[in-house]
Amino acid sequence: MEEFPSKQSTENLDDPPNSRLFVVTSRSITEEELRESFSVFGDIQGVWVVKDKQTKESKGIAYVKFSKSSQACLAMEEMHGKVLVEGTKPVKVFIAQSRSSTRHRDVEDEELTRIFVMIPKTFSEEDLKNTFKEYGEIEYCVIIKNKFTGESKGLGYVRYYKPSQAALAIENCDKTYRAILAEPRSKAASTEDYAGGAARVDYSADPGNYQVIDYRSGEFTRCLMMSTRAALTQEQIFSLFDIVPGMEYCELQRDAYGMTKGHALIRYSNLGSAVYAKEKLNGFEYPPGNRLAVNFVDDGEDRSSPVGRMAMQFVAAQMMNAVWNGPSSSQVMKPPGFSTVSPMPRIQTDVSLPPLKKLAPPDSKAKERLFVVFSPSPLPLDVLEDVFCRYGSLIEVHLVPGRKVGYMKYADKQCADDAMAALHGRIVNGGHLTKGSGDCCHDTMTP
DNA sequence: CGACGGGACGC
DNA sequence: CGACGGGACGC
Repeated sequence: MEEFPSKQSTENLDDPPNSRLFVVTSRSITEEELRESFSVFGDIQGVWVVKDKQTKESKGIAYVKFSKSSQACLAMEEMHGKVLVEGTKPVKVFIAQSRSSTRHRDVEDEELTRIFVMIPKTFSEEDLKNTFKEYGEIEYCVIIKNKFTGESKGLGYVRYYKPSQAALAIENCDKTYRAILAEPRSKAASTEDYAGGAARVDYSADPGNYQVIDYRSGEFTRCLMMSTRAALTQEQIFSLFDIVPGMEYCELQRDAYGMTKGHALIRYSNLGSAVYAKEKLNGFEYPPGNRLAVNFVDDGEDRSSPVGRMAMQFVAAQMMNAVWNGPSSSQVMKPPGFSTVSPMPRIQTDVSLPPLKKLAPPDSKAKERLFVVFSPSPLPLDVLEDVFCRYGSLIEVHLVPGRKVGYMKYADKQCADDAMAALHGRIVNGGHLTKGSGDCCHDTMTP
């Protein structure tokens, strides 16, 4: 209550987040005593003892605002349970609930010790740990991976032991990591015994042993259901799903009047082909602008036996791997009797495309960016990546959501120029590509 | 017409 | 149990 700079008093109490303490203390404690006790932990922007409106007596509650969350957290960690003045009860110290929040639960350490970060896809959990250990001892790190391929999604969690460590990481790590506090995993608030005194949440279990492949769900079958809003002919659907060998059945569903319902049922002779077709065609735009939805449907086969299920999912996982990493990486461990998948002719264009080239590492510095206009509608990301990577050094394809434009990030200017020269004005899968010209193509990006 | 992002964990 | 004030930027 003292000098909260006037503007901050109502709006910036939570700025930055988690920089304000809620202190439960003796009714006899004064603002000055609080300030003195807490000021060693950082810059105090204000101390406010809540008092009864009429009697003006302290209600034994106070708020202490720091300029940084790490300072508030450190103060909480150090002061919780301490006796401030001889003969008074020990204080309880929490991060204050944000003013806009309606809930009245204490903010638990659980919610303050885990951060969520964006990292290069090349990062291992070891890399992640090494990067973030400078802010405090890490309980564990996890990288979010594709369940089937094990490929990193470029996102990770880092759990510290103390809130102040997580806060320091968020405040001081490189901005490109976009570190924020992670939302608690389960909404079910762990009913940790939080009885008075200095008892805080104790994290000791869980070394972080995560399984990559989900063997439990029985979601894979040889049958697919395709849904579309655009009217497609039987022949078109057949062509689409003929991208892999083994199609046994393909039929557009019709109602009693022979009208199409926008669904087609497709069955393959083997699970792998179904998995591949599902992965490649689900979300595919055909014709451009019309997203197909493709999902597994029950094929009536018995998947209840654990062995059979394992086998099926193993095959599915291998297929996924092939889909994502290309045929070269799928040479290993091909199950017997499993038909080879032919590459999908999914790109039709008037350009003579050079062979595929590897993408530049995701954390590469962008030297050039192409601005691309799509007409009539944007092509799917995987198609764009396939086309635009062929000139080398492509880092990333970015589509502007809800618009018909996108950006192609390149690590090398010459490659970008080559791509522009080759692709400007060309037709890919029925749609036009128009590249912007002039200055707009020469922005330098900050990574 | 067509201009600047992205983010979530096995129950 | 223990949760949110007093006073008034500067145009």
